[in-house]
Amino acid sequence: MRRLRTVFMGTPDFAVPCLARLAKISEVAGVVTQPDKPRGRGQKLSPSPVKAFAETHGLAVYQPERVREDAFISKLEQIAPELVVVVAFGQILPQRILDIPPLGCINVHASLLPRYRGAAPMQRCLMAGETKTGVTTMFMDAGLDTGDMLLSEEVTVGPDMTMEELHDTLRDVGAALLEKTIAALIDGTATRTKQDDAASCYAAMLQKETGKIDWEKPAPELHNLVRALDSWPGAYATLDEKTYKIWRTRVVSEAPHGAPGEVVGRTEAGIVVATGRGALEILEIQAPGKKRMKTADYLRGHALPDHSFFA
RNA sequence: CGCGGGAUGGAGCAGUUGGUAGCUCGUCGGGCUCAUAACCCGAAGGUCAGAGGUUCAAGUCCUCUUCCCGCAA
Repeated sequence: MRRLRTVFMGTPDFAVPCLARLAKISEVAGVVTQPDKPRGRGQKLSPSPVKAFAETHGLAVYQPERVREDAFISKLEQIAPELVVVVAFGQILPQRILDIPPLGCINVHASLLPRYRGAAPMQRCLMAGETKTGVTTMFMDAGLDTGDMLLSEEVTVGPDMTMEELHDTLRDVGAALLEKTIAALIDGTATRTKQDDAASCYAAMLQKETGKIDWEKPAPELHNLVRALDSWPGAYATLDEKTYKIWRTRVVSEAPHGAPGEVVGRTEAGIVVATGRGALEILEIQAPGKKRMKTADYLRGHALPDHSFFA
């Protein structure tokens, strides 16, 4: 059977399994990813995970600064893919590119569209305390995640699920769904469903400040923030002029009253802080210059005066 | 060479102007208790990240290396 000629566009870790699947079921004529950027501590230039994968598998890599440049568009025309697959690429594709592949450009998105369109669907979903989410494949159009949907798969979100766990789950679900979607496209059984714009919502990109804990908010909301921002950028709070990252928490139903941010108790596992409504037990914490550790470990070497205040 | 913090018994930390390496917890042995993040007694466990240097003497001062973390991305 003749293999489909495809181009893959993606950047982070999340996209890698999709590329791996695509390489199995089609001829990947090109991999497009973001240019190497200074990352990490030494400002060292480092390749994206997708680039690293592509190189070790002998796939041609393209890293246009902007895909809308004429040079890149003509390059893509020359490659002439039948289908373009986009997964967490990081650049918006202009109509000129969308028109190139005869089968269209399809996208794997980490939410149940039309919910959570945009850059940070998984984090925003956890922040909102959703109990389910999923992955959707769709035909891309000029809007941001607004194209007609192909397939979707639902995933249950537990009350304590972290971003890292959800990410890994959806990453694998997404790769499997991509394969199903392409199979359906090839044998002509694929169906398009329009998105209901009225039911949509937008998952805005995260900022560093997104992680700042506002102790006036209810404990469950803060707990959701903490688990949503696990891995990056992390929720943080200030104690005694120093910034601490809060990595793992638990909502405490019965706790002594206190002003928001006040340390009102200590348990075997951690410290209990009062919030706007209810209390939050900090189970895992990271002090400046230190690595993340269980709060109990932290307390072995650090005194925490009673009635300390987080800000 | 972007800026900065750090590496000390299993874990988290302290270690003052260089002078026998400490604390909390854990572990092991024994005791006590209706019970509590229990308590009491005793013990094991560290070539202080690695290499070199200064010194009568270096965890502590100097140089280099490796690894970890925050900022920035």
